[in-house]
Amino acid sequence: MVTQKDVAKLAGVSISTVSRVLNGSSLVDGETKKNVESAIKKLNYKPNLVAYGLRAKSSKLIGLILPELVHQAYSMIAQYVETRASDKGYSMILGVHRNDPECEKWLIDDFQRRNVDGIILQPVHDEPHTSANLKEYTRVPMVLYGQSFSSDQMGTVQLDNYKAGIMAAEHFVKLGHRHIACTAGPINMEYLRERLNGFRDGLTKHNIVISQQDICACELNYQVPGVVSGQRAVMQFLDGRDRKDYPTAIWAHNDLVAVGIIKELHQRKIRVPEDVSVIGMDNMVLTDMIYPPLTTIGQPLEQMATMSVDILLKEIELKEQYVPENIRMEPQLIIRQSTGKYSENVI
Amino acid sequence: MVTQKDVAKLAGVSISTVSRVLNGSSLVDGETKKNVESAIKKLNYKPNLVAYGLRAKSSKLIGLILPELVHQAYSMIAQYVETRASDKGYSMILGVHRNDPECEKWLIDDFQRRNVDGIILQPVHDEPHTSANLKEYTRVPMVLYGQSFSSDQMGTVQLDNYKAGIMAAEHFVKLGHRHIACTAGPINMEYLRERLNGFRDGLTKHNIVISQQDICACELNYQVPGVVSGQRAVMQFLDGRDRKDYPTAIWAHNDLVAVGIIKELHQRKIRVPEDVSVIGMDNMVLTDMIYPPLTTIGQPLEQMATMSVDILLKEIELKEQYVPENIRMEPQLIIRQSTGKYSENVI
DNA sequence: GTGAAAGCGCTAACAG
DNA sequence: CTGTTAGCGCTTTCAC
Repeated sequence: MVTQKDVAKLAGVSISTVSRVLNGSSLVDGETKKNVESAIKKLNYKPNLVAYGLRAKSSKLIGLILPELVHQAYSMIAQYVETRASDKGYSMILGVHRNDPECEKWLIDDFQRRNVDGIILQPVHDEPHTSANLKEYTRVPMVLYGQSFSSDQMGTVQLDNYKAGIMAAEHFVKLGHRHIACTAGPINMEYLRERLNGFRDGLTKHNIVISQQDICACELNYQVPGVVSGQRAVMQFLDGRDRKDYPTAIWAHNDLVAVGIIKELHQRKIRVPEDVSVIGMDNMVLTDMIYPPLTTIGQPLEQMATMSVDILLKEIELKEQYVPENIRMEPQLIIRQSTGKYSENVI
Repeated sequence: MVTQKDVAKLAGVSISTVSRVLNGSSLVDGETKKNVESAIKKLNYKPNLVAYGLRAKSSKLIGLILPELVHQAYSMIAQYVETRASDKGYSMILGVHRNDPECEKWLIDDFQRRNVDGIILQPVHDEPHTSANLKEYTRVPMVLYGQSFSSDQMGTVQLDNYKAGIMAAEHFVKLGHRHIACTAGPINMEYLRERLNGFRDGLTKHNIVISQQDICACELNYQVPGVVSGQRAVMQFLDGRDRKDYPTAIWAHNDLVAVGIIKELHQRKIRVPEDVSVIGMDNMVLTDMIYPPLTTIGQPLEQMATMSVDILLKEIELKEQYVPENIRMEPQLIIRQSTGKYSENVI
């Protein structure tokens, strides 16, 4: 490894001078500056970031902690965050907590011990730990991503999940549907509750009530794939009912579940969208590949990721002065072919 | 930040003693040890890894560099590497080079300046840079992932792509197909050439030759989605031919392309697998969600990722003594419903 | 303008 | 067994 020392020796100056030209410090003689620079080039010297960080109390490193990477929504975030961070001169250290609070804590800890300048965290969602809770063992700037709570202690970036529910509801209503069902996912997740609330409220506004039996609180653990949850949901909605009592529209709380729903409906010779309309959630690339292409609600992932980085950097820069922002991004309805007009005589 | 100094003061010992109990150094008096430990607990002291790394010349950090994260094969790798590294006491810094050689170089550099203990790299594939080439600006242990070249300078882990080609060919032959086509992807990528060679050889063994017109060298840039490439391939194979001259079996060089092929075939009222059999490549989760579920060839991603980490750690440990291993993993044929027996009278 | 010296938090050699 | 000292590579006073 070539160090400042080597450069200094070659240039015939002191170490601190080298440091000065490196940091573009004022007042270095033009001649010495040139000397040093040519020595740097000749030796191909690159400042060591660890030593820099130890001294300067800034590592130019941010940490990203995600539940996992398999779902596309997560891996996209990871990529977008890396890209943005990189653009801003930061590197990214990545951790995956697999929804295990212990692991999450461990990662936060590890990152701090590595002197990260800040952390972007999508918290485990089983435990509804508050931001205050988190703040307890976090002493670096932090941005909370994708969870449905606001905080006056740190920045947060999330989707407007309530709005997503409204959008799904309105789309169904506009198409003339009256008997509408949905999957809710695990109700202990705040953001899923919000979506459900939005959905419900959106329907209520048009005097449609959604019965308890038409809400499938499918579990979401990593053992049960989303597709299977979708198939199960269809069982709940259809089994033991007369055909005329089938819902004609179903909103799934994510695209994988929607795919499962469509799959199961097909198997039962129920057509999508002629007999039943389906809306998904997330706008994964696969939604455009299945038959029929899925109407779904997209999250502006790139913006959200970019925003998270920007907020974090602001937080890093402003320190105590930073006034926490709680950003909620607009979801977007993407209409494809899994939704259609309600027609009475079909079912 | 609480440091060793604080612990030392509270425990009434010297800094080095604290360091000793931390590192489980031999010969520390039982009593002092207990003192120090309780002080550590009381202050909730956590050793700073940056300072440790600067001194000990080991950061317990590895770097992972991937082309991108959007394709599932990549994000899975990232997750598996993180998990394995974490299990082994390492953290992971992640970079994405988007197939830009400049960016790749920059990342390697940045990681080294951060004193990573080693790097796992999936190189950009446009430029056929050799491992020697890479070695030039890399002075930490490195494992090459997923590229089809061996190296006597560093470890490599890759799929046996030739074998994958053989497998696809044999499956088609076994089903009775004679007129067989495939997509080859960009031919400047060695691993894709290998797949094609395997495919060709597998067919040749059964006296089947694949004509140039039945090989679609679709481009793979990030502008053209795989699905579109697949649709284009179908055009090449079918347009301007008599129906009886259609190939009855197509191997796609990845699942997305396969999906595009199936989509286009459906649009032309050609049935899969009754009229045309399709095999994909990669075994992405979506393969089980489309209709018909896709027969494909899977890579043992978890094993490959785990192996990469293990090799890298071995390389880190053994240093100069490490004898580079070039691992080739077996692909696996996953038979679903997009392939069927050839029957003459169908088309 | 530039060098010498101190120190970031930690480990390791050397004395005692 | 334990404290003192030096030093990892860098920045930053403080003198000159």
